Amino acid sequence: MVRTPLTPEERERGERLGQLLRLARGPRSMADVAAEAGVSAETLRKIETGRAPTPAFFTVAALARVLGLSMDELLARCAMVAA
Amino acid sequence: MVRTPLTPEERERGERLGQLLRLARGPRSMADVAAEAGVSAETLRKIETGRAPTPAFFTVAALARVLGLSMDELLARCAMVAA
DNA sequence: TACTATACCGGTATTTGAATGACGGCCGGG
DNA sequence: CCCGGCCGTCATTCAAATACCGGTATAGTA
Repeated sequence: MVRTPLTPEERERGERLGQLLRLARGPRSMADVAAEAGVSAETLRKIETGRAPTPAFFTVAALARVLGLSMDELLARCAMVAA
Repeated sequence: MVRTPLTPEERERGERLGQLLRLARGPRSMADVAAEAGVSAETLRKIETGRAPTPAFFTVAALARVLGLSMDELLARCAMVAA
């Protein structure tokens, strides 16, 4: 085994992360937030919809910064089940 | 351009992140910390040496948890220059 | 009703990198 | 001398990030 495919748990965890980001975005548009965070709108959409379940550390950091979220709190909320 | 190659700034940022993790690990062995975090020793070494400059969010989270580091503080320390 | 614009979604395709494993080498302590 | 720990390199597989397409839903305008 070289690069273990993502487990269902990891995908669920990614979905929760996406939902948290979506919630924090509120009424703002994807394009707006994505541009401010320095990522493409497509990437943000993939993360929010859970199609990119394990985004890069600094990608999440940039989004958290724009959305005014704490990394620790974000992690705690989406890892509560996964541990 | 589809997947912009990592910029030198991003690589430097990754190196700082690695140095911080290395520092926090202290006298503990790589294999020990890696096992506890649920990643391979090779992966931990790559991150510490900066050869994996943009690790996954949950990978960093697992290491931070084992090393007793705050995600926000970790981010602040390695992003001070890159902004 | 029809036209237009915005915002989001699903799928597809592409490139680059993360994550892992394996082998060999180097160094310091038992 | 050997063993633990770390490093470098090579090879492999899967996913992140990006872009483009068409589709849907909603709101505004005429």
